[in-house]
Amino acid sequence: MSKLLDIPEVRSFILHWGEMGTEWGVNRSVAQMHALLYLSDRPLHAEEICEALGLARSNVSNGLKELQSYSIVRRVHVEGDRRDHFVAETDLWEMLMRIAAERKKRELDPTIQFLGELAESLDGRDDVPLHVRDRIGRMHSFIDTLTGWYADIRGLPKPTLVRLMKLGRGIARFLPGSGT
Amino acid sequence: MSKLLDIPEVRSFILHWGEMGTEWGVNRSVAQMHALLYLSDRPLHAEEICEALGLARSNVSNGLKELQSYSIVRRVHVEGDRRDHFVAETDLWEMLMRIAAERKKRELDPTIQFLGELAESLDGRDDVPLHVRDRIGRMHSFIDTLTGWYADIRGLPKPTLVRLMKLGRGIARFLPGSGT
DNA sequence: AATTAATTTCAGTCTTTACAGAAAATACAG
DNA sequence: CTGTATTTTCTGTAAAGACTGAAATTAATT
Repeated sequence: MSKLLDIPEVRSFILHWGEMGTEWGVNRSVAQMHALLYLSDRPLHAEEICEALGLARSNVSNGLKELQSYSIVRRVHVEGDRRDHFVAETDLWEMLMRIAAERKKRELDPTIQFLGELAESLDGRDDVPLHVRDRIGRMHSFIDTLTGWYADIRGLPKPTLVRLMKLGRGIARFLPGSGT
Repeated sequence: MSKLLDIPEVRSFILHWGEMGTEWGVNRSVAQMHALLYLSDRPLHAEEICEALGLARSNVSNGLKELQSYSIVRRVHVEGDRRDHFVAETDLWEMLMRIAAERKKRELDPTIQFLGELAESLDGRDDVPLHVRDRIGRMHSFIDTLTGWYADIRGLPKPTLVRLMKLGRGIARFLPGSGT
């Protein structure tokens, strides 16, 4: 019985987070569950989430599965309670990286694979206009480069990433031959 | 009457792009229209798009409006034809930047605004648990930092951006005090 | 200005997705 | 091993979103 939900700002945050979710292809309820767990300082069990958000038990079960599949929520055991409890990742940088990693895996990697095969099968095909082959090829290597960059950058220690972010375009100063 | 659609790989690309769209919160038809225009080397008018994709005229009209609102498709005039014609941006880097800019404007900026007000109204409120104030505050500054970084980086000339991407984590070598 | 072409708006239909509640399965305790 | 607590799966319903076709509007041509 978290009294979290008694705070209007908390309700408001959860509502807004839900809307955010829908705009990025995430189920509203799932996003709300995430918001609730993010603001909770203790593990919650499914029933609590149902109550708090007014959702059916089954819905919460599926939502939690989804959140866990992104590795931004994990199951924890609470002493003396049979029920599963759940906590959210509270390090936001970590959270973003995990979501990015999962979406890359689910959506981008298959697309790269697909475009790669397409580009290959079009290679040297003179019955297909050059500009078509070119554009599909460029789309392929573009996405490939982007995700490659992400996979690479992801390995850096967090403080380094933060420093890089703060630097912003200032980083360009270090590029050889760039006066900007 | 583009014979583009006679090429199975082109159809395939369009279909796949449509699915991609749905996974990122973009209407399937809209994404398909975009794919079609991306592969076309000449401006297409709405009717052609209807035929090619088997969509209603009204649907295409709205889809084109949407694509234009992202600035990744633009209207062009074709000599001796009353109808509007449309072309897609083919520079993929540019395309990505424009989509990012628009989504930032539509979804992120309002959220930052919202979180800022929330954080402010929570400031110094001892009836609200410290961890709640802290987490909402951190969410606010996190998104704010991210979008700030984007706005900053966006101003760099494209070749510089490309060079930075290619460098990947190698960029960290330039950070003072980082041995990685 | 009248006619025709082209585009957009709107109202209803269809499709997809989200959700609830019941039933089934699983895990645990005695 | 039996009964109970807990979670998951499944099926039907409700809500949301996408799409069509018709009507209305706007723009262009004569």
